[in-house]
Amino acid sequence: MVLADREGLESLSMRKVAAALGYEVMSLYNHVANKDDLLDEMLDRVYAEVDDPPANLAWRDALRHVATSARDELVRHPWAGELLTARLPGPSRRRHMEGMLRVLASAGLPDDLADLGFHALIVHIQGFTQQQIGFALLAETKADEATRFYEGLSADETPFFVAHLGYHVDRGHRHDDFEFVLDLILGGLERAVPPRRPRRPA
Amino acid sequence: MVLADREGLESLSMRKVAAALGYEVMSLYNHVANKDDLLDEMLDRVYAEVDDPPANLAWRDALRHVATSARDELVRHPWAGELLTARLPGPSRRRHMEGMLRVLASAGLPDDLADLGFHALIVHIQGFTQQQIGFALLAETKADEATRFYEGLSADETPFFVAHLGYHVDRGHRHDDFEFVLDLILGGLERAVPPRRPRRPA
DNA sequence: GATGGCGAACATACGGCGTACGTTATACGT
DNA sequence: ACGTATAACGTACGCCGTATGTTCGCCATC
Repeated sequence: MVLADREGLESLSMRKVAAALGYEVMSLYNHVANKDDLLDEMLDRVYAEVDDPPANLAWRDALRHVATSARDELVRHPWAGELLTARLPGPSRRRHMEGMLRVLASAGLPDDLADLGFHALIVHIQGFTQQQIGFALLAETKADEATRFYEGLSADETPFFVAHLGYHVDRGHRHDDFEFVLDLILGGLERAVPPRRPRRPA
Repeated sequence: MVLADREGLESLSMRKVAAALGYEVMSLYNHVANKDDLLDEMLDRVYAEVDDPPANLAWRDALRHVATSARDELVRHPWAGELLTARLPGPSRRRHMEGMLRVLASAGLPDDLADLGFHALIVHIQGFTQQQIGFALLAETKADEATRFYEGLSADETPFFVAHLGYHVDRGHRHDDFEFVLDLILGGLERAVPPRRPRRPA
């Protein structure tokens, strides 16, 4: 994981892992079935660090906490996002999902709305983080190419796109943006909660 | 692209492309700088098929149309989603983005809210589609592994997660789900549009 | 009609990859 | 003391992307 954090996923080879650990390549296969199995294990260890929903918070705040915690871990390990697709969730990731679903159910949402909201949240966490990381990687590891791209853009052809890039340059990808859309989703869900029967009808 | 549609991205090699075209490997390099360049070109051709926002629709409907059109193309070429990260957008994808930004600006949103809404929409389109495709790929190309996974789950440990999988089995990833969250976002943006000064104040 | 240049196809080769397979050495329960 | 399991090692195979050098056929020019 240290190696992947430093050099990226696509340049992570079994040979390099072995070398970094001071062993030969094939020795790794005594501990891991194959490379894909290793990647599964790495991904799940990322989710092992994600907070569970705090029990003392209201459902909306608990979800916000879990979402930002997951976002933080995905940012800390930028390679994790690429592994999320078409992979069965390991134990830690299942625990993470279980926690979100439990909180959603406790919110009093109808079942299908809880499932929909869950998807919306998962997609937001993963998608937004991927976007943010991709942008940072471009600026970092392909700086020359990105500069040439930016200078080659025509404000006549795509004025709004050029203006939007200005937004990125000015503000970067601020954390507020993540939380703004998160609240958009949570707010939409909250509006869908059926009103609770009052204890003392007025 | 036909080859990638059929066999997936990770098994797409320059050798196979050349063989499918009836040439030798190195002849491809007379037409393409390298493999990454080829992938860039493939990705942009996906966006070339995405509809522009229809001029005759209100901003909300126009965005819904663009979003679903993009979703359709990403589903038609399941490999495209994996290429979206850390890649500079080609001409067609820029045109696609320009269209969305133009419509958002026409909605009367404050500038920063238009930029935020744009991110929310892009993340939703890409993220949701990725999720849907990943799920389908699991059920399709790793059916055995998925079955063993499902049977090995304990409803005692993760009851909500198991129940949620039931939701997938019952309904699949319906298109309605995509549009539900889409409307969640669009609705949230609409509420943020400052009220237009009325023509005839009552 | 001859010629020269140029683009496209081709052949060879290199280093790196994941990993199958067989061998060796070390530690430990009996 | 000895058999066995575990983990490290070495070799080898078939893929991969692509650098480099060569060949060949078309076409504009004289």
